[in-house]
Amino acid sequence: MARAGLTPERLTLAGAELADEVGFEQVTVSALARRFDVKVASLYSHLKNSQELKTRIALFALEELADRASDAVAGRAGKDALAAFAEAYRGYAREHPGRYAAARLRLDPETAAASAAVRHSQMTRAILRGYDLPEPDQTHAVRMLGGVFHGYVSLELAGSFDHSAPDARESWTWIVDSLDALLRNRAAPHNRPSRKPRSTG
Amino acid sequence: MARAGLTPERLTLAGAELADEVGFEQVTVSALARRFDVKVASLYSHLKNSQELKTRIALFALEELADRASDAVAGRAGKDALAAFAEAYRGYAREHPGRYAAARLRLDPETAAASAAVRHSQMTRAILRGYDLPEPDQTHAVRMLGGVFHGYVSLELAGSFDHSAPDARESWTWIVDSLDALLRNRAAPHNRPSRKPRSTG
DNA sequence: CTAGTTTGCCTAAAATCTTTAGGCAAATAC
DNA sequence: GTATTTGCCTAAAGATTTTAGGCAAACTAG
Repeated sequence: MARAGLTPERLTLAGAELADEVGFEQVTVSALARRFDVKVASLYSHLKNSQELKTRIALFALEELADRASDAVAGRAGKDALAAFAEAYRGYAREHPGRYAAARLRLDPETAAASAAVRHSQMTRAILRGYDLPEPDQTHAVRMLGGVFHGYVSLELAGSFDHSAPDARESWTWIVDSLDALLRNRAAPHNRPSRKPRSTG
Repeated sequence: MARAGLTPERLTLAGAELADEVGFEQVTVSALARRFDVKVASLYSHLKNSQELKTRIALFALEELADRASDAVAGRAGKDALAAFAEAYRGYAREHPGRYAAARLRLDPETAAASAAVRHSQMTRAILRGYDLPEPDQTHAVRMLGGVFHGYVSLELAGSFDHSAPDARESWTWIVDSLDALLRNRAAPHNRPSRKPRSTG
């Protein structure tokens, strides 16, 4: 009987494709075995368990998304970079909803620390460099951007904005514009102190 | 043999409690049956299937969260209202992570339309009234707020901000402040037009 | 208070998924 | 060409979901 040529990598990629087709939740070891036309138990030579499959898909998606965002941001700064980054994010989620969902899987701290997740926050920080925020604020901004991008995209994917005007892309543009303005404001508090007016100089 | 007194309502509440204890993903009909010390099949007299259980928990959580947000916002306006709303959201997610996760379950359109989800967007719109945004912008803002709140809270719950300064609550305050400023800017473009300087009057 | 009806939880069983153990044959290595 | 390793297999057990049918407890009459 000819061998199927299974490897962890091929299984991961096929799992990612399956996720895009049927949803990340529906990715099971059984479904993957059917896709390769082998018996389920065979996959356990290549994967420790079902959790490892999901984790591998998540890591793969994080990497792919980071590559894409990295390409998008290359050579840009300020609002241009922000918009490109945001667009890479949204585009990936729309093209690969299953992989995007996978990228949101909760990883245990060590795995996360060794994953492309760190590239994501590094990129966010790089973009913020163009806005010249003082340090506690920069971290707040990293978290806010992570939150908005993830949150908005996830609401859009859930179909929350279907069947209602204006369409999701217009809102996305408006939000990116607004965030840019917000960050510029935070950077240069020349005449509108929005926090405690203490320690001004 | 004494009866357990199962009802859809009691099952839903117990399911919500279970979700907070072990995570919404881990809420199964079997686990719930064990909790009531009855056989699994017994639950199927009260629930159509596993999906219905999850949907009921989701609807319950949406309602509970809407009540809480509604109380928090009552009698407030402008930034006060925004901050109270945000705090209600974040507090609920922290106290009831399982229920919060349930509230994020994707509902089919009809179910969603008949759920407390509509109260959520109504409240958001009510808060935005204090900022006096023109119409396409108001919808964009509703979506942005939904996105930020959901996204940030979900990152915080995932533990993304653990073990790093500043703590999550500081960032939350900063974000709410920033959003308030952003919305005020969008409302009154008196001398800083951040969009196309066309159709100014 | 007893007879009839409804209701609630039960046993039984099938389908699917996860996971482990052990076997045989194909690929690889002298 | 034999020996070893590797890859996919069969078999089997445990868990979850869901359906079908049964028996007894709880209402509803007279």
